Amino acid sequence: MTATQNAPRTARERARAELTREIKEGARRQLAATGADGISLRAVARELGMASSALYRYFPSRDDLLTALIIDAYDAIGEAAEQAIADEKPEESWGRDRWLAACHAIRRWALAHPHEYALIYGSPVPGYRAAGELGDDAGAHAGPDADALADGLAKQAEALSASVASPVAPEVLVRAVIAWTQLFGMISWELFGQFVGSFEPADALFAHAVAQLATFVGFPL
Amino acid sequence: MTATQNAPRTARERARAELTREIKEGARRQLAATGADGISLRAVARELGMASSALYRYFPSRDDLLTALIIDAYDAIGEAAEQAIADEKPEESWGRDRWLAACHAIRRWALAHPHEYALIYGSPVPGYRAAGELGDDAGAHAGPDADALADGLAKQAEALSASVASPVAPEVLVRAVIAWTQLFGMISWELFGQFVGSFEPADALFAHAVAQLATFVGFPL
DNA sequence: TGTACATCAGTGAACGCGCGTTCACTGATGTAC
DNA sequence: TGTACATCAGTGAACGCGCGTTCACTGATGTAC
Repeated sequence: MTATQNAPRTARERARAELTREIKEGARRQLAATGADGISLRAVARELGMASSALYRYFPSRDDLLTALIIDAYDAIGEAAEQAIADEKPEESWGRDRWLAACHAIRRWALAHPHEYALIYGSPVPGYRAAGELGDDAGAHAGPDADALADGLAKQAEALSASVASPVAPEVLVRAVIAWTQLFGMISWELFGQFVGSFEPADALFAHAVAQLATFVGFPL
Repeated sequence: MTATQNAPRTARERARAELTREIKEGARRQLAATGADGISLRAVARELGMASSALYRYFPSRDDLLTALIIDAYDAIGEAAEQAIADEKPEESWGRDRWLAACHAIRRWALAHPHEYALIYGSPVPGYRAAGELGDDAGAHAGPDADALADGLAKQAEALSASVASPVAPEVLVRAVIAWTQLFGMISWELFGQFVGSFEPADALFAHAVAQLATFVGFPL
């Protein structure tokens, strides 16, 4: 498992790495053109000018190709966010700046790769598990102290906090999770066309909202 | 176009209304089982025990059937929200209560009909229009006054406000839109499986978040 | 109330299509000696 | 460096499948007189 072993050495290995990449690119173009369900091995093969059966030398089935695309998308969006954070020089920036930079980087990636974004944050493929009975709605119209955590919520937050590298206070964690969902919610909303006719382009609205979220999470102005 | 003309009168009309309903129900079951792309006229016909060609007497094509499902879903989620608001007696409830009731009703409907929710708020069918060049990110790291609206945003809000029945202040409108996107973002997040392993069931987190949103929108405690 | 004709619902066979996957094969690349 | 054999990449034909949609048809329901 040394680095030299991972790097392609022979012509064969080089060609294989190259073609694997090209197949995924072709599949990504298919994804953009016709959606996840439209990705077909035969069409990808056609685009690459090879027999459809040849793809089976690279991916054992259509599903494996799709899985590879999903993994790549996760990697790419994560890298975009990390890069944006890294670009904010630690000595000169605050947490708030890094938060904002990451939010905008994520949105930028999503807008640049809408179909890959949909692949990971859009509606999932069938097989949804109904998560049992809906659970009662108790606590829904919770009392006036809006920032105090309900019992169940506090327990969940503590459990999650304990399982994380550097534990944080449950209140902070809950706020972070809320911000996270709302960040992706807003991006999805924009991407999937719900803003059409009102706030479009949504750049300004997005900037405004993430600034609010930054304050909400606890980054001072 | 009188009411009597709309109601089915003859046996034929009655049967037609009935079967139209059954076809849509069959399609909805298909939707739940295999996703939007899995809906096939043939399978629906099979389930109903009739020839696939018979469906063409009711829907001119597969797409029209899908469209009918989408319209029904919009109607249903809207009705759920309206019903919840109506159930809060005006004399005894504040705007905040009605807001919370509507949020929870929408979530409840979404959890009860996940695939129909995905149909309207999930990733759209291909044909995404890239909305031109991404627009610059100016205003992203906007100045410290987080609640003041940037120029462009204020203009959009004013335009939208003017086009609405009872105009509201731009600041309020922007907050409402943000709350709206974050509400649906959170529901989608939960539904599409992103909470698995952390905050699940998400009842408490949801209740907490919408309470925060209520305050954010401007409903006093 | 009864008859003649028009409208409509449902049938079943057929069309052409694109798909995922398998298989026996040929030829090129890599490896051991 | 050269040869013999093993491994791998890519081919093209074939399989069975389910799909959307069309069409000529039969029989039932509705309507005008």
